[in-house]
Amino acid sequence: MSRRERLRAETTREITAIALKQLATEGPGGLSLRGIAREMGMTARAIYSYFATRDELVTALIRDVSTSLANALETAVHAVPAGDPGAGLLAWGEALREWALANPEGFRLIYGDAVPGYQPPEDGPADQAARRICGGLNRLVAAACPPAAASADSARAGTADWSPFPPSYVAKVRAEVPDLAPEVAALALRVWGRMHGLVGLEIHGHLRPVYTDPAALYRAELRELVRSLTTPTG
Amino acid sequence: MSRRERLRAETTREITAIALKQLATEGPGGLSLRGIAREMGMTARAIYSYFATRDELVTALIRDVSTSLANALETAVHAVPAGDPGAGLLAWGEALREWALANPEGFRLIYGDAVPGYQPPEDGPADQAARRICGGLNRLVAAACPPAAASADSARAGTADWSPFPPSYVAKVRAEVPDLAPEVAALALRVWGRMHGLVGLEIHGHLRPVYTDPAALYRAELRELVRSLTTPTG
DNA sequence: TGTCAGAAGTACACGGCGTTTCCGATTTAC
DNA sequence: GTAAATCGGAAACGCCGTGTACTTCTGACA
Repeated sequence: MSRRERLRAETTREITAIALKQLATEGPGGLSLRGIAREMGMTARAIYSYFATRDELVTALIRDVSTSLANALETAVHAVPAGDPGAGLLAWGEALREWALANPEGFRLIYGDAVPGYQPPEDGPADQAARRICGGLNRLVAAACPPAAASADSARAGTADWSPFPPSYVAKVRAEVPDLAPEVAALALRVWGRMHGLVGLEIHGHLRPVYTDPAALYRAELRELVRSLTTPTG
Repeated sequence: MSRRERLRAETTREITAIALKQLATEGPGGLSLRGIAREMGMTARAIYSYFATRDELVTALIRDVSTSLANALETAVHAVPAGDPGAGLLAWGEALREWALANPEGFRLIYGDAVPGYQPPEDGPADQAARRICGGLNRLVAAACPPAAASADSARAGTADWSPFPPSYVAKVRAEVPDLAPEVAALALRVWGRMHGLVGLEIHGHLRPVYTDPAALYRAELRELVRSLTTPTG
């Protein structure tokens, strides 16, 4: 890597770092190329040497932030004994909320629409990280969920085959978890949604005005979730 | 109401209507006083006779949209026989998703951060509607949930008293549902979160890339939710 | 019916934004 | 040592929300 490339990479990193900081301090929508340039002692034009447009910068930010989330989730799961999938799910869920609370602007960037006019590119920027996240959750749900429970669940839900999944997703998921059953994949999506719900409400400020201890509420929901997954429901 | 007042009210309505339309067509962040004024054939400054600031307009929009959501939910519940709380919950949940799909920009306005620099006033604009929404859900959960189930749930969750609820919320909720138990109120929040999760993921575009039939997924989750509420869990 | 306070609305300005065009300076590569 | 590629600055365009100053019109009251 030549000197020029090194400098370029470093400047790129500095730009994204300042962008994330501005997102965190100024709140969503506080992202501005001019603001970044000002903080770097440059003209706004200079940034266009690194990112062709503001959306491209946002795309890079989303990629970075998603990777950070995926790392946090994997770290949390790995810190738990592998033989206890229920504990793994609990750890995953708690890590999701804790990461979101520690990086609210990141959470909004991925799961809300923090940047006004942004349109993500066709192959989503967070695709690679999203695959890691989904893969990890699929593995956990598959391990935690007795086949009977998933089957009973799928019989009720009518989700016993891969047909509702886009082929690209099926390929990705099966590459990560080869023997995954479609009903478990569908169940994992619902588990994801269940965790996402309370975290999203809390991050967007709709929970604290009505409940002062969101952590307890979330923990209760997680425990109930794991219990319902690991207990055959008949 | 004098002629002047009538004209004023009509212009106010026209402003909010165009604002909502712009939000829907231009996407979040497409809201601009200048754009509204242009469409009305006025100067941007003219709008300041009706809304002192852009945030005030957004506040009015949020109030209108929240009212619309509350209406949709209440209508859906009233269309179901009162004696079947499970069916009421299903209807409520389906109505939530359907309203969100029909008014994605409204959903983002309330539950995401659709408008960049907006800071809601201390007494939230959607407060009145939020009270109706929470009240309705609390009623449904209370009716659907056998006391034993709620108690067992609260024993696990440690939510057997009103202490984690802000006093203002307790007052509002008890005014709507006088004999509500705190464990049911907490459970209702979790139910809310559970519904919100999948809907939020879908509205923000995270579900369709991985599952082509979000309606079925959501229905399965709703059914399982109602089943777990109405079935004592021991 | 005439008058006049106040409301509605315009013209213009300010600073900030993303983005573009043009151009000078610096560094790399042959 | 020179040619090419890259980096970055100055200024401009057309947006945006908002403030000031001024005109026009309306409606209530004498």
